[in-house]
Amino acid sequence: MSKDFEVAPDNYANWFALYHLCQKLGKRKEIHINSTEFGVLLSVSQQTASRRIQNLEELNWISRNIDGKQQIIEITELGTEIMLRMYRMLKKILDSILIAGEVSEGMGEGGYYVAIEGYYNQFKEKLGFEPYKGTLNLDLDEINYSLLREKLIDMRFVTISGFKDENRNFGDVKCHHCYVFPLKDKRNKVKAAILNIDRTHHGKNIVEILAEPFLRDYFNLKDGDRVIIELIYEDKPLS
Amino acid sequence: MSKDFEVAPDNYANWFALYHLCQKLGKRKEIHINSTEFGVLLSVSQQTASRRIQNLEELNWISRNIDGKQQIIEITELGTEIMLRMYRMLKKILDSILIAGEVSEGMGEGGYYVAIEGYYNQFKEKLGFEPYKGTLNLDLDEINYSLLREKLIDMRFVTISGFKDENRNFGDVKCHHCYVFPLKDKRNKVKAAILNIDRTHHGKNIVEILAEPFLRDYFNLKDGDRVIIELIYEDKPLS
DNA sequence: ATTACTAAAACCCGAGTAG
DNA sequence: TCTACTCGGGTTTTAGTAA
Repeated sequence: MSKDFEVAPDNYANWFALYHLCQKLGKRKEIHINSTEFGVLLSVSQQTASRRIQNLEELNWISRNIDGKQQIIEITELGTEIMLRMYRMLKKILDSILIAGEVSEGMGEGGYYVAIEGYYNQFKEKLGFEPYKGTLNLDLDEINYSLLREKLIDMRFVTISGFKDENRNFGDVKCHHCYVFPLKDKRNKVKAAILNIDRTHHGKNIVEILAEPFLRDYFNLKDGDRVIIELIYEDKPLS
Repeated sequence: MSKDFEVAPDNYANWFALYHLCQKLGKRKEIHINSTEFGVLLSVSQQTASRRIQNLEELNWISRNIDGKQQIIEITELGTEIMLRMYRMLKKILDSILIAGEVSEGMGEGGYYVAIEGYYNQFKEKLGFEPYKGTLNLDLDEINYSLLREKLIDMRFVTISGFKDENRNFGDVKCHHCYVFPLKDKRNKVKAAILNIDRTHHGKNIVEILAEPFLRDYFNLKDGDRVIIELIYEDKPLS
């Protein structure tokens, strides 16, 4: 895993050319594309597209067989490695971005559900702490919300099972382990959980946080204060 | 989530400029960098770096405060979205690449362990099938091995617990659910499991596969035949 | 129909330097 | 010091075509 490789300015166009080829590839092993089509794909002329393919071949990022009218392109190991490296770098970048939200009024309807006995006992047991019977509402802007969802895709979650009482059904609740801390005081991290990210309230991107202390008092928060959510990547197995 | 956005040829340099800024950012909210340093980062002159920053500002990918000698740069929502989109695209590309390996001689030492009673009963129970008492060895080239590891990072796994008998200790074994099928016959997928990816044998990238049938016969495989591993992304919670 | 060469046009970079 | 303008030179693109 050498760290010396970087795409240099005179290779930007080639990198994007490779990227577009990979997109076209899908699950197949090789691509049939002529330089005119490739030009359309890249928004450049046929001539430039042709030259790009020559460049990629010289770089050993692709290999090809020109067979009369047909040009069959394969991505080489090196080419795949180039893509993989960029993926890893972007992943690292996105992982390092902190998710921030603003303290929002109200306790969130989640707060009401937490206190219900059928849920509460499970929260205690499965989260490993005895939660305050209410939630902290954090309002995330589009990009923080989008990033949070992206990060949660690959994350393990805890399921609080739904149940029935005489009147109604209570659905499953999904939680994700996290820490929260105020932007102003990064030292003071509190173990917490994000509740049911799926449901959006009031058309805003509200995320409800569950923790042992009453966070508004504990962190001395006012509406609009910024709070950071730090996800916990569990390493535990499936079963 | 508009899908209309694509980085165009006249924006490649700007995209990479943004990428390098994001790398520099880390967990901070803003970057203090002058155009000379930025030039070094991008391997271009101070003048070009300066122009790049102007471009990024016009694109609304960054915002900045020039405060006499100091230039403070923040990535905008749009800028973050640009990065996020590329991340998603690359993720999609890598997900769609099939992992292939060549059938390799021998049964792998894993085959010996599978048959041991302390393990075997767990395999049966936790994998949901009664495995053949031997493994299929697949030899992956560097890039397939690298990709496999990358994909497994975010994946759930099944732990087969270690145990002790009178003579020795048997360690934990990690398995990942997957399907396997021969490259020649994509229709014929068999439920299988990848054993303990961590250990490399003989300096090669050997991956051992566990399945109910004796795969060499079932697929009529010879050494060197190519077999595809398709990972199964479980949606199950942690507990 | 292809790919890809040549040559002119368009574009970009960086040295010099202003503010 | 810094950013960023101008402009000459170099590079890249594309139109026209050859193969």
